[in-house]
Amino acid sequence: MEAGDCGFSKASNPYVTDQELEDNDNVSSEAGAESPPSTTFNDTKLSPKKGRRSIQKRVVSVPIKDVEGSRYKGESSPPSDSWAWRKYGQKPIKGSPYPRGYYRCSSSKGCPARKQVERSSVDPKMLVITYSCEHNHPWPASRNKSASAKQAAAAETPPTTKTAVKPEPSTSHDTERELGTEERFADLTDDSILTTGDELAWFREMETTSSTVLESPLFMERNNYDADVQMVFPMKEEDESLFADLGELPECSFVFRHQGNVGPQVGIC
DNA sequence: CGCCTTTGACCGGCGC
DNA sequence: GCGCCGGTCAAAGGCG
Repeated sequence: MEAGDCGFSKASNPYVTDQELEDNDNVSSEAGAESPPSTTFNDTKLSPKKGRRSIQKRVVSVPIKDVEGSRYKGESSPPSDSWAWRKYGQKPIKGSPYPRGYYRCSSSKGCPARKQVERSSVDPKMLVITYSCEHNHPWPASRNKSASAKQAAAAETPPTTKTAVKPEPSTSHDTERELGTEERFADLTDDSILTTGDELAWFREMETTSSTVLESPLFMERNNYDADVQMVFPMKEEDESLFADLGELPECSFVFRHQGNVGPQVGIC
């Protein structure tokens, strides 16, 4: 499996947006739809400068209350997800009163997945998590062990009921739709890959713990931001049942409601 | 003992 | 060319 396979296809879970840091970064999202072939994560040492050409990043905004109680009290604490993350750096970011933490996936050796966690300077109640690359390793059977498990447990939060789902522009993601959901899952039939329960805890958490709408600089900057926001729907019960039918998805799966009259769409990166 | 966080140093890209 | 800045490295120490 190449890391590039799991690049951030146009994910759109409640708090997620994608940013493709490409040279044509400022073009419409449609243009980015065919970027995966050029998404090359250079082994474990992902040079941010070099990778910049084709790296896709997933930006997730999480209400900070979701992570209260974690041992990372007060700071830009990573919300619980189902991987083990090891912090390898922290830097103050110019223009932001809050430091940015740098984490890399420690669930398996050589996993290029990284994430950056910082508190939003716009809304200090939000954590902005930027995932770089993706988990390209099989799902460890017991990766919840160790400190991250404790972290995950500590970050458990009572669910609420609303979920905001931002659909992608209807023409954006042909590459994902080319592969049907089943085809995508077909690649994941291995028990080590298919997830069970807790694997998606973070994802479900994000779906259920808040009604906060996706907040991302990407969206903030976009001229059609208002239009995007209008497409953010609170999750209704019927929708939740539809999503429930999707079962456990790998973390890198994404769910979005197709624009218009179609039900939720699922993709797996 | 293994894995984690912390933190200062270092590196490379970018703008002036 | 230089300085700034973001991202990473690596040593040190802590914790279970």
